[in-house]
Amino acid sequence: MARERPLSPRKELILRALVEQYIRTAEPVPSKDLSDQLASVYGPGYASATVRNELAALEEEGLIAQPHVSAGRVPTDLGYRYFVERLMRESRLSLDEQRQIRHQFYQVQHQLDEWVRLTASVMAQLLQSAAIVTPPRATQAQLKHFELLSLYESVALLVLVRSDGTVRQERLLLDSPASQDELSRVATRFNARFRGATAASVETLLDGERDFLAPNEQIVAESLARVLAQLDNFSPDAFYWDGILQLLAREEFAHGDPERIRHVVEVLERSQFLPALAPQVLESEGVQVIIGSEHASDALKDMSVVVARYGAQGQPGGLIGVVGPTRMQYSRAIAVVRFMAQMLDDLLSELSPADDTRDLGE
Amino acid sequence: MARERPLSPRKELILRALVEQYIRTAEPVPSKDLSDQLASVYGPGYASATVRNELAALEEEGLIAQPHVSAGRVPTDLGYRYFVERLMRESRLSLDEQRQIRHQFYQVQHQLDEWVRLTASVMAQLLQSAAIVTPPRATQAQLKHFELLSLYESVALLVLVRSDGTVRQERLLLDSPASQDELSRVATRFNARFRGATAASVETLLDGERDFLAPNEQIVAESLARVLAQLDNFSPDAFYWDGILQLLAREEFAHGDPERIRHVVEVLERSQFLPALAPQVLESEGVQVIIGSEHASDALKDMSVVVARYGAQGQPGGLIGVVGPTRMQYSRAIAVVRFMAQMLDDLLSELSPADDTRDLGE
DNA sequence: GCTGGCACTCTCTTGACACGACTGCTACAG
DNA sequence: CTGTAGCAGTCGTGTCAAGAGAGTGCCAGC
Repeated sequence: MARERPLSPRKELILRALVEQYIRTAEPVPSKDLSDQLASVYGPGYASATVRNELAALEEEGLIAQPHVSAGRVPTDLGYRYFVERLMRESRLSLDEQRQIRHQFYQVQHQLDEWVRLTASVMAQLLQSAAIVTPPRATQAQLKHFELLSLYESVALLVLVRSDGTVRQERLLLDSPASQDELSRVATRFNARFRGATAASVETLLDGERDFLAPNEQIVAESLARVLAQLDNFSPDAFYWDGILQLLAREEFAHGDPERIRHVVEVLERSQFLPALAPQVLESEGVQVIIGSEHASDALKDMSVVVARYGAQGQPGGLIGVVGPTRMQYSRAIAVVRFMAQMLDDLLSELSPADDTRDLGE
Repeated sequence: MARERPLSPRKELILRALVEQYIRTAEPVPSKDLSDQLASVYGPGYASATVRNELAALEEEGLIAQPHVSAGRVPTDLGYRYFVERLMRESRLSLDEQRQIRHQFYQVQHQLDEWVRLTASVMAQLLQSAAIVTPPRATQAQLKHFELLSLYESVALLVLVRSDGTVRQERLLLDSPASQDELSRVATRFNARFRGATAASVETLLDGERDFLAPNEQIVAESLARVLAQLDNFSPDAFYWDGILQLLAREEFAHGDPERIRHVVEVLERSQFLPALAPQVLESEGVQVIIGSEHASDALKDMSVVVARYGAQGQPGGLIGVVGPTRMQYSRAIAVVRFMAQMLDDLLSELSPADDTRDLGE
C-alpha cells in the first residue's frame, strides 16, 4: 500500500508526532508544537523553522494538508496510511481490560449469539466507535438435524442445525393442514435420509423422486435445500452492530454536520460496506485497515474501518470490525480488534464441533 | 386530558389554522398569515389586529408561545393537545396507499416476524418518523410443542411453540454430553407430559418429581418453565424499530443540535419508553397520543409518540407506534397507526389459532 | 367589538476592523 | 549545504455597529 519510497528518518519522526498529536487533540498541529516536543527528545535539528521546511515537503508528498493557510497541519488519508504501515507503535490491552472482557464473556457461556452481540458492544465501548460483527458461519457444512414444529393449521416452523453448529429457522406455508404428529413423522424420515447432506446433495436426491413425494413433503425438502444453500454462500445478511451512540458522542459529530451523521447511520444500518469488504478480509490473515478514501464507496470517505476475520482457516468464522473517524486511535483499535478476534477463536474452539460424527453416527 | 373549558369558536379556528400551518411550514406563524387565510374563508372578524388579540389570549392560556417578541406564534405541547383532542380533522390513507401496503404484506405471507419488521418499515416511510413494533404475544398461553436439537457435545437448542403461535429458542448448557437421539427421547417424553402446560403447571409438576429426573432432564424442564414464564409477563424485550434515518432527515434535526439526535437515538435504541407505555396502552382501546412534555421521561420532551395496541382483546397482541417531533402530522400519524394496527389484526386472525386443540388432542 | 395604523422591539445579516495564529521566505551563521 | 532566527503576509475568528425586516402591542376611531 505505502508505495512511496520511505521518508527520511526526521520526516518520519515529524509525521508520527503530528499524527499522534492530531489523533489526541483533533486540532490542526502547528509547527511550534512539533518543534517543542521533538527538540526536547532528540535535541537540535527540530527548530520550528526547520520543522516547517519538512512539513512543506510532507505536504508536497500528499501526506499532510492544511485546512487554511494560517492553520496547522492535518494528516491526509495517505498520511494515516503511512503512519499505520510504518510509524505506528504497537499497543495492547491492559491486563485489567483483558480480565474485564473475559469476565463479561464468562457470564454468557455457550450462547453463541450473545458472544457476537457482546463482542460488538465491547468494541464499541472500548473504542468509542461503531462496531460490526457477523455471526460465525462455515462456507460449507452439512445438515446435522432439523425439526418441524406446527405453528398453525397450515404453517410450520423449520429449525435446522448444521454440522458447524449454526442454526436457522424458517416458517413454511404448507400445502395442506398438517398436525404436529404428521410433521414429526416427516422430520424423522427426512432426517434419516438427509443426514450429512449439503444443499447440492439434497437437490440431487430431490430431483430423482420429486414425483413420489406428498406436496407437503416437497415443500419441506425444497425449504431444506434453499436454507442450506443460503447458508453456504457467505452473505452476511445477519450481523450485529453497536456503538452508533458512541460514534455520535465523538467531537467530530458533536459539532459537525448532521448530514454526515445521516450518511454514517445509513451505511451502518444497511451495512452496505460489509459485502464489499468480505472477500478481501476473509482471504487475508490479520487485521486490515481501510482508511477514508480507500473505501470503495465514498459514503465512508471520512471514516476508517479496522476489520479482521475470526475463526481458524476452514473453520466457521466471520468478520469483526470497528468503524470510526479517520482520526481514530489506530494502534488501539488494531489491538482491540485483534484481541477480540482471538477471543472468539478461543471460544469457538471450546465448542469444537470435532465430535460431530458421534452424534450423526448413531 | 384537555381539562380547560372549551375555547370560543373563533379561538378554535385560529388555533387550528395556526397548528396546521406550523406543522406544514415549521416556521412561527405570524398573525398576518392567519388573518389572510381565515378572512378569505370566514369573512370579516379576522383582521390581523383581531387575530393578534386572540393570539394574546391563547398565549395567556398557555396554548401557544412565541420564541421571541418579533416572531410569530408556535404551539405549545398544551396547544398540540387541544388540537389533537378537539380540532384535528380526521385523515385517511388514500386507497392507493392502502393497496400498496397490502401488496407489500402479500409478499411475505405467513411470516410473522416479517410482518412486524415490515410494519415498522412502512410506518417509518409513510410518516418520515421512527417506528417501533413489538411482535404479537399473548399474556397467557400454553405450551404446544417443543424440540431439542443437539448443537455441540453438551449444548442443545430448545425451540418452543406456544398455543398462540409464538416461538422462542434458547441454548441449553447440558450437565453431560447428550446425542441427538437422547435429546429426542427426552423431548418426546416431556412433550407428552407437558402438553398444554403453563409456566406454573410445569413448575408444579417439576417440584413433585425433581429428584427422579436425570440432571439433563432437570435442566430441560427448568428451562421450559423459565422460558414460559418469561413469555407470560409482557416485557417487550423483543421489538423492531426502523426509521432513524427518516427521523434524522427531518428539518428539525438537519439543522439542529446534534446533542438532540443523540438523545433520540439513545431512547430508541434502548427503547426505554416502551415498558413505561405498555400498561397504559394495552388497557385502553384505540390510538393514544403522548405529546412532548407529557412523557414520563424527559428524554422525549420534544418528541411525540402515537401508539396503539393491535390484536383482539384477550388474543395475542402487541404495540405499534411512531416517534416523531412534536411538530408531526398528528392526523395522518393516527390514521397510519390505526390502519396498520387493523392490518395486523386481520393478518393475525388469518393465522387464527382456533384449531389449536386439534393438534394437541391427538 | 372590530379594525387600521403606527411605534416599538427583537433578530438576523452585513461589513468593518482588530486580533491572533501560523506559515513561507529570506538572510545569515556554522 | 544545512539549520536557524526573524519578519512579513495571509487567513480565520470575534466583536461591534448599523440597517433591514418581521411581527407584535396598543391606541384611536368607526
